[in-house]
Amino acid sequence: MNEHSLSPPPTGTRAQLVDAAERVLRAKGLARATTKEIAREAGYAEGTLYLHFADKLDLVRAVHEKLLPAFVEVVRHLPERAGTGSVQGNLTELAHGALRLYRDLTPLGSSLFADPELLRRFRALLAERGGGPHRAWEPVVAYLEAEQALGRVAPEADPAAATLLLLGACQQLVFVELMSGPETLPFHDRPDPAAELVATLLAGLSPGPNEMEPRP
Amino acid sequence: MNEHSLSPPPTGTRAQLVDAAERVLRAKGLARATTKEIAREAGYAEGTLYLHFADKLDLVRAVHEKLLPAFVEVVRHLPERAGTGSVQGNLTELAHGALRLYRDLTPLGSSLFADPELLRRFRALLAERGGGPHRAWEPVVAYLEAEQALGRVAPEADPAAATLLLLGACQQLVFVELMSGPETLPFHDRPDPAAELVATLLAGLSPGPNEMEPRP
Amino acid sequence: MNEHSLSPPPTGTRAQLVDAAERVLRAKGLARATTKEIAREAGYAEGTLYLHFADKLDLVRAVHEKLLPAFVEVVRHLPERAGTGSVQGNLTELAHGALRLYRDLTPLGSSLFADPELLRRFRALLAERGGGPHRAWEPVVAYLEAEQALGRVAPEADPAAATLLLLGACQQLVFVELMSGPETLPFHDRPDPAAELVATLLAGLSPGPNEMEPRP
Amino acid sequence: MNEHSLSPPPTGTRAQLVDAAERVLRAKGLARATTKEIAREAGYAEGTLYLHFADKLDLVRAVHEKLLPAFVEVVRHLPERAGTGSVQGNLTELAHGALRLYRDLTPLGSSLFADPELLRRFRALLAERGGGPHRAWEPVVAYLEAEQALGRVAPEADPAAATLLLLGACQQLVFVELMSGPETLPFHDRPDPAAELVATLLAGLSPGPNEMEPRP
DNA sequence: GATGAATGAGACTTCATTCAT
DNA sequence: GATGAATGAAGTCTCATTCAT
Repeated sequence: MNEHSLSPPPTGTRAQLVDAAERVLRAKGLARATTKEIAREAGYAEGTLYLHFADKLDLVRAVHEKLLPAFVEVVRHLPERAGTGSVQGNLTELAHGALRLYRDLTPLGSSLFADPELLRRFRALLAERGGGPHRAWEPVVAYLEAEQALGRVAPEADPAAATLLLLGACQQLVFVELMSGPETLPFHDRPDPAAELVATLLAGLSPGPNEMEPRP
Repeated sequence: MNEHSLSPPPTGTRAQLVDAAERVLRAKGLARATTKEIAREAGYAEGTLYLHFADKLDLVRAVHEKLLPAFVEVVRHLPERAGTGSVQGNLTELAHGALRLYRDLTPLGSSLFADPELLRRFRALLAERGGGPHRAWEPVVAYLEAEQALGRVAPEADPAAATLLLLGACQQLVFVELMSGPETLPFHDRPDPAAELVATLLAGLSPGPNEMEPRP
Repeated sequence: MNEHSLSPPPTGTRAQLVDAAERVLRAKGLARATTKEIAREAGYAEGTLYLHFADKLDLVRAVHEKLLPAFVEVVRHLPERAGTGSVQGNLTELAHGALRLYRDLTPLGSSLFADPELLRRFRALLAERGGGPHRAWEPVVAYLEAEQALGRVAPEADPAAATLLLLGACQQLVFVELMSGPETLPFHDRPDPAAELVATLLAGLSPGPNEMEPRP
Repeated sequence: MNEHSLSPPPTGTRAQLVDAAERVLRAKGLARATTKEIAREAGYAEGTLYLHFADKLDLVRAVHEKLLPAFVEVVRHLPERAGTGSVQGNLTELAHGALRLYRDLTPLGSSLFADPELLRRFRALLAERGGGPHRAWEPVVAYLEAEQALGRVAPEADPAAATLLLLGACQQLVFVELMSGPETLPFHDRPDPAAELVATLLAGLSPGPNEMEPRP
């Protein structure tokens, strides 16, 4: 499974079915997405589905498989940006991308928990690919380590912990937004939640020695 | 049937059904939890279920309703602890509680995304209760503000952002752990991820003023 | 079962249940009338129903039993009117009463055909009472025979056939009205269908002797 | 699947299901006809039923739809017979046909009153078809008008009323026969009730002209 | 007599899956 | 490869009926 042949031959049928399944899953939810509707959405007969997938869960798994790369895409070029722009700017941009990503993927991804068998298959897919959501962390960690080497991030900072803090905050913001409604968020009236998260992460909570002194 | 016991005790049929439903939901997942099995698990006939709940989704909603208080319980007494112990200790304890909470609730809570109708009803429940996951943020924010007043947290820090960073990191840690398997975590070999998150949050990423070189 | 004790003792419960059942049957139809709703309508618990009736069909049968007398009531005093007023007036009044009766009873009575077991029990009731819809014919026949004796009805006329013609026309008019809607009736724009039926029945279809040409 | 046979032959699955449903409805009644038994009677799986009908009521409606033409069939060629044979003979033959028709359709048709929703759908069907039981009247009325023109029916007679009298009598005869049992009928010992109805309708009840005084 | 929670058989309906064409 | 009618197991839900209080 190298990078040249990730997608099956140009026989579009399989891909059309996966795309249709994704649309239906987004619209109706896992519990209410039927093979009949997916097939109709794709413009094929219901039986055709079983020429390309072992069963319905296999098709759903294929949808998630298709979405996997999007996860890494957001952070892909981050390490290269070490030393360019400002750390704050780079992380804010990352946070923006993460928010977009989580808004897009949370409904589909969280649905996996509704069906243990589906979750099992998804885990098997991740294992075989050596993938997983944590793969998104690595480039961020690498970026922060590079910035540390450049002196733009404190040498004592823990890049892995910092990554989890930032991405986790983005994910939770979206999770709560989707679950309770956007109007319930403390941040819903702030122009740029991502920027505030980054600012706080950079500054830390501890009162700095300098700051104990009164400012002019 | 006297006037003193109009509302049945919490050990009544309804509560038993909700408890049984929770057990089955945890064991089989929303997609594979059947009314038949829930009734059997509770020791009642299937029809009894419909004496106490409008339909299956109503029962599932009741399970989530029962779990709602647990969310706030974790952070309930946090504000009172401002000024006691150390900020780091208090936040680390919070993080431990949050990790336990998310491990417990993520599978059930995330399942809501599988069924838009269920999610809709759950949102309605939250709206009428004035609740929502964000309610867990408020005591943490209050705690941090109290510590700010005591001078143990930097006055420029944004308590809301800090809360989201810490709780979000905990949630994501659990989410990824449950979705990809614990062995995939960068933190799985560290003795206390919670402590590391708190340490990083307190210190921040920015290099100290002494360490900063003037920019051109 | 003589005429003095047709209705049960003044214990109102049974009668209240029958009345409630009648209301629900009229409102919802036999297929959608539930014991739960009947009991609620009567202001009793569901179990109470089974203290007074063997089962649901027994209750429905009791409703029909209660309605039986109404059938004869319409024609009860007709024989006494022989020789009074005009035959046409008396029959028109009868037809008016029959139309009212059929409008009232057709929905309930016709429902019996939906359940052979219910119909069987209803027939048994009629047999034991020596009753039946045809009992309504007898007073009409008696009236016509009395008028024949008085010379106000042709001596060759068949009173039984005439009765069936008049009452049948009334029943069909209502049946079609209820089944297809009143606006579909050819008679829906006529002021008094009953009068027209009676006029035609009295006059007959045959051309008068003057108009008739001798047949070879 | 060529263009010549887009609509399946009348022996298709749908028609088989409708036929089976009719048989089961006749045998068990609307209240006791189950989808399981209908499917078994038709030789198909229960689920197949829902490929061809929206729900059970839709299937029942289709049964009634199939029976609609029978209603008009009985009277279809009557107008053409004006002037042929005798009026009495033609009407007697009509009455015979009507009796057969009502014996066949009353149990099914009356069942509609058991379920208001079913009745509603049936009315909608009639409305869209421009049909209804009253459509059976029109050819009879046309026939009588033709006979009037030929002088074989009195010019003052009301054809619509006469039609309703005759067909109504036939319907009531059958209705009472089915509801109370044939042995309860006053006519059950007469060789040809239809002939007696027609004779009475033709002659009328009024005493002959000799006995009648001239009207002013 | 009255209650009403509990029952459980069974109804209707859905839907993933198969297979002859 | 594509079809789509047919399948039938399984699901949710209803409701007449019972019985301990």
